[in-house]
Amino acid sequence: MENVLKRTHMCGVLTEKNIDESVVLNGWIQKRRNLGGLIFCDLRDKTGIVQIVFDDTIPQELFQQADKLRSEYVVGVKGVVKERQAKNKDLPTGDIEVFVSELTIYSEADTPPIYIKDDDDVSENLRLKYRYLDLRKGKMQRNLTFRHQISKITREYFDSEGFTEVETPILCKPTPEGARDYLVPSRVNPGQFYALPQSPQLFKQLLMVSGTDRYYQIAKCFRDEDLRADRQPEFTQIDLEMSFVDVDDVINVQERFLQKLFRELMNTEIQLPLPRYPYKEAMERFGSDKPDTRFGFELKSLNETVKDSEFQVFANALAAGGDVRGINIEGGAEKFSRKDIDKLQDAIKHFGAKGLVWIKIGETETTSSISKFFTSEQMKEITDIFGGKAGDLILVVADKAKVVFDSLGFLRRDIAGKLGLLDDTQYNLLWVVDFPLFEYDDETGEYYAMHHPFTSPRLEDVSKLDTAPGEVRARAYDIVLNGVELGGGSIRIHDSVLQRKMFEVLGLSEETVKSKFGFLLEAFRYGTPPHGGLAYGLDRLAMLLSGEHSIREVMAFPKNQAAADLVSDAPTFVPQEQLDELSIKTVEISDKEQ
RNA sequence: GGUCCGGUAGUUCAGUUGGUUAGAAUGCCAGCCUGUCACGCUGGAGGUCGUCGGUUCGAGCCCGAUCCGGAUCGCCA
Repeated sequence: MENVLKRTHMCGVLTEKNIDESVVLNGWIQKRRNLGGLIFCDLRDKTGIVQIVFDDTIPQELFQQADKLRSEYVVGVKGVVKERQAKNKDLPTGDIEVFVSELTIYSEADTPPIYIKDDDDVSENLRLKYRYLDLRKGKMQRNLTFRHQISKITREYFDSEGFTEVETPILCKPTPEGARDYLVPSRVNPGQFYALPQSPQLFKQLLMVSGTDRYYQIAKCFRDEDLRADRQPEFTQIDLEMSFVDVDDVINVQERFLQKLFRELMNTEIQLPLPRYPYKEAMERFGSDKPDTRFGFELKSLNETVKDSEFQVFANALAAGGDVRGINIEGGAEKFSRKDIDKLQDAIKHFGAKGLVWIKIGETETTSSISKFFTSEQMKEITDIFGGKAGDLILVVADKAKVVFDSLGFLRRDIAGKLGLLDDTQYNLLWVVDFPLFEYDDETGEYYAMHHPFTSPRLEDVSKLDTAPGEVRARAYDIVLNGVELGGGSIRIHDSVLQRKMFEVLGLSEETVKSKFGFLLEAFRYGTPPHGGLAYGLDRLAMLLSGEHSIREVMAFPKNQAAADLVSDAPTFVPQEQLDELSIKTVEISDKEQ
């Protein structure tokens, strides 16, 4: 077979400085333009594209060979860099071209089913099926490189801060609570199963007991739940844990990490310390525990103002212990018709809202869906709460607190998007702290750990564990970028008395605790340092910083919405012998279920 | 699991009240072309209209079922 031509340069790096140099390039034919007596080809590798030329000064044989070139043929060329007669300002290498004197075709290519072009509009399923072609696109190669840079900076930073990277097991103990586990049958233990880790949580705490002091890992995690644009069944966390720390220590280390990331990748200087919003404030001002602070529309409470109102919707909400809150869309009165507002109202029905009150402030008169229930003085009082002025649109929701916050939090962001207020070049990083330790379930009347059962309460709230669990604040924190949760973590409980108390409040029996977390609790009996940590979603981080809108764009081989890998066609049925070996009985899947 | 949207050429799509041989763009193939870079010009090939059934003289279009895909909610401690 042919020899591989020894490459001297990558395609995308050639400039006028290389003029008259003899170069050898390897790559793919992006495009051939045959003008008859003159053939141009765009030669592509991961660094970019350069134009190569075949003209009548070369042997006829070589020219005929060039005429056979098609898209995606893989070739090596030897030639001389020359200044172009006609330059291409749109191409980084557009000042030069390579006159070819030697051509080797390494392999021919069928016509590709998708175009290798950044802005093609082919369906995503085809892109995923032919991912190896899709990844040839410059944008995808840049995304892979960008993600690599994040990993590299992560390793540099945590190494410099005294963290040790430790690999934790992929075959783990199943954990019935939380997300669904991916199960792996054990051949040598018939009928028994491992689970793939949802996160290295328990192992990293064991590492703290082990005296590792500071641990980090770029860890694959697995959750068998339905997929979204920002959710995949397997994803990557930057996971870390530190000993002998409190909330401030963890946050300080992370803020300097984020500063380094943004400095080196985004060329952006982040001001430290980052703002911190207590959970309660985040909810009351933004209706969200991951607020986007790039724009206003902050929530205001009308509870006091309308407490004597006879308007049934407000009165009922307040009587039931709920809330009446709203947002002011400045200048929004003209931009939203009745129809638009109806659509907004439909949208928040998902969150349980039954209606949406609107107030449009005009130059002379104020119109509203509730004007007949309020005098103009009362309306003025309401609009003043929002600092409302002529041309503003005020939207109000009255319901249970959760419904009100969810609805208004959604409307804030949805409307900001519609009005084009989401600036992709602005990076608002912030911490949300003091999360409630427990979440109350209306239906079961039980408390659940909001984070996980090892999250430490704030010490001054410990006395409320018995009396008012709903008011206990956790030593937990989330890092939020432009309304997206990048990561979260907490200080863990290292005191066994407090830990027992936690399980008690959660209503977990000693037996349950022992079977689920026995090994961790036993480990804690042998000397446990105070510790805490955090985990970032690496995929989300890469997505946000590269300006993508789906994490699939920053993963080499993502799954589609049905959790299938379209390249290799996984998952798939397996032969009965393989199942037998694993002691798994065949289940007939009838074509009519029920 | 619920709701909504979609499935027509390799690809992205159009297709009128149901009516002759289902179109466009792009890609592909061939010919011509010495400065193109979304090259140009001429010609050509390319279709189980997701599948099955029904209504009809006649179905890409209407009806039913089904499969597949996408968005979203539930779910994601």
